[in-house]
Amino acid sequence: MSILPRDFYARDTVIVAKELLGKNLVRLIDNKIVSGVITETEAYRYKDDPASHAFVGMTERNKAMFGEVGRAYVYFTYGMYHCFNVVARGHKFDAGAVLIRTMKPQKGISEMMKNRNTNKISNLTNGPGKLTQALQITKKHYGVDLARRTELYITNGKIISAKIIAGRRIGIKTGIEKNWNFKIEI
DNA sequence: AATCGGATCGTCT
DNA sequence: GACGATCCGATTG
Repeated sequence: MSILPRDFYARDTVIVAKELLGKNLVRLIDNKIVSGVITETEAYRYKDDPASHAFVGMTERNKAMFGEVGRAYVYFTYGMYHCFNVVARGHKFDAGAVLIRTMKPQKGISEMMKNRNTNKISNLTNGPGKLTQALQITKKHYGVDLARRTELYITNGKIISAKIIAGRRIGIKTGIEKNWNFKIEI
């Protein structure tokens, strides 16, 4: 499997969000591969998107969204969970990221079960907080380069011919008219 | 099946 | 000082 090149992320955030569906998210934990196929994403852009963390301008938390594309933007929320995003934007915007909400587990399932404290595969990575828990993604991965083969990266999946379902983004109060939540059923 | 409240703390005003 | 780009278990219908 080849790693997605930086160019992949240097396009409009909404396009990248759609195209990340079906790709493999790979995490190395103690030299063991833990991975899955991305099945749901959300695009968060910049000045045209009041729901985006970047909307208010650059802060200590969101500065990764303004940084190099192809890197991780991880933030802590609700006092207990982390959310994992990939920085992506086209030339029209100075900030943007794609939230990875869900994936279908492939490798390292027992490791994920341990991290999530459940043996139900369907409950391992079916939500943004669950996914980071299963993959042990925390703020220490803030800014990690996903376009290089390190402990967290994204590769081309098999060609998946699945219909992309667009809908409203979850858990936000503004910008709800934008259908920037994308998923596939595989 | 749908709804509700509690957990818990970093981040921003 | 208030509030989440959430999850879970309990309760209700």
